[in-house]
Amino acid sequence: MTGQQTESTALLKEHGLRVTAPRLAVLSALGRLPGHSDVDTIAGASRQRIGSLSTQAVYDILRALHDAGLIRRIQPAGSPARYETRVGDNHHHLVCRVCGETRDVDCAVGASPCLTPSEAGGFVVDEAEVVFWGRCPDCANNSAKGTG
Amino acid sequence: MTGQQTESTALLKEHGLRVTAPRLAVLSALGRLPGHSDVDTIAGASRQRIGSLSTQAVYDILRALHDAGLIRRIQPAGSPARYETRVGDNHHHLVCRVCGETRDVDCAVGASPCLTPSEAGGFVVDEAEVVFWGRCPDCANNSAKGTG
DNA sequence: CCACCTTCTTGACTCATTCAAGAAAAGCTG
DNA sequence: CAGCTTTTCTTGAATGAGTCAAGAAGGTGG
Repeated sequence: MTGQQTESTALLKEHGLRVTAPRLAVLSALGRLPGHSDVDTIAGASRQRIGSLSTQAVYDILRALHDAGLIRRIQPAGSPARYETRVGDNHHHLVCRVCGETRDVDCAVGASPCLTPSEAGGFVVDEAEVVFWGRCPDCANNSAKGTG
Repeated sequence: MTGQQTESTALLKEHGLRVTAPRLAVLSALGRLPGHSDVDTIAGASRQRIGSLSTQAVYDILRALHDAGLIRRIQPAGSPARYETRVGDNHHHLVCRVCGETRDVDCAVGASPCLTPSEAGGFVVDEAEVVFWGRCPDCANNSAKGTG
């Protein structure tokens, strides 16, 4: 068993989750992937570890991990859900409208003043999600060529 | 023809869109509905005006209106797309995790300092979307009863 | 090692949304 | 207002993410 696996095993146990090969594989995949990976990518990377794994299991595992607070789920409009291991801080996302690339950005204002709506109107807010829409460097160049 | 229709007709023409009964019906529905309505609701309200209307037409019309900048589309994670007529300002949304209710909130910081990521890394940002997740007053009360 | 309970597999299914082909209607021209 | 062209609407099928359900497999605690 690798060090990575020992760590993942501990992580699962701490959160009251059973330790199974599929779960270790998914955790390992999340650790190796560049973040913001979609279910399909995670499933593929996980299968490389343990040979075969059903897509449903991946959905199930990701939900369990999300419920346990181990991962964060983001769902940019029009693209499948993406998962990342960075939790606990309140960073935001930059999404390319053209190719869908997603990148982390830290909160513009340092702490999180932009995370408190001026008028909550009785709502109990527990999370603020900020998505910056635009075009990534590559796509911005391409469309500049096209329109200019 | 009602005053509302005259207005909608002008609006469509200004943006180079053909004036059709379905489009007037959708615009009218958007005007009467409480905002943040989903396609199904809009389709239903539109049908009340003109008798029958295919769902595809509604999708098509909403896309045309969106492309023309007449309406704004928001897609909270896990729920169908919603449309609102409020455009041009940069207000944000408060979404209830339990019942899905969506409400407008004005930007917390007045102008839009929170709309400029600290490190754009070459991205060309054209819109910032802020969603505050939580529970609406009703659902907050219910779950407080349940857990407390 | 055994029993119990969770988790994984397989396969069917839902739902929002899109695609495609043809019919209908809008808008321009004369 | 008739005719023509282009856009828009209808009908029907397809896609794709995600969920549900039933049973098999596997982990955990005794």
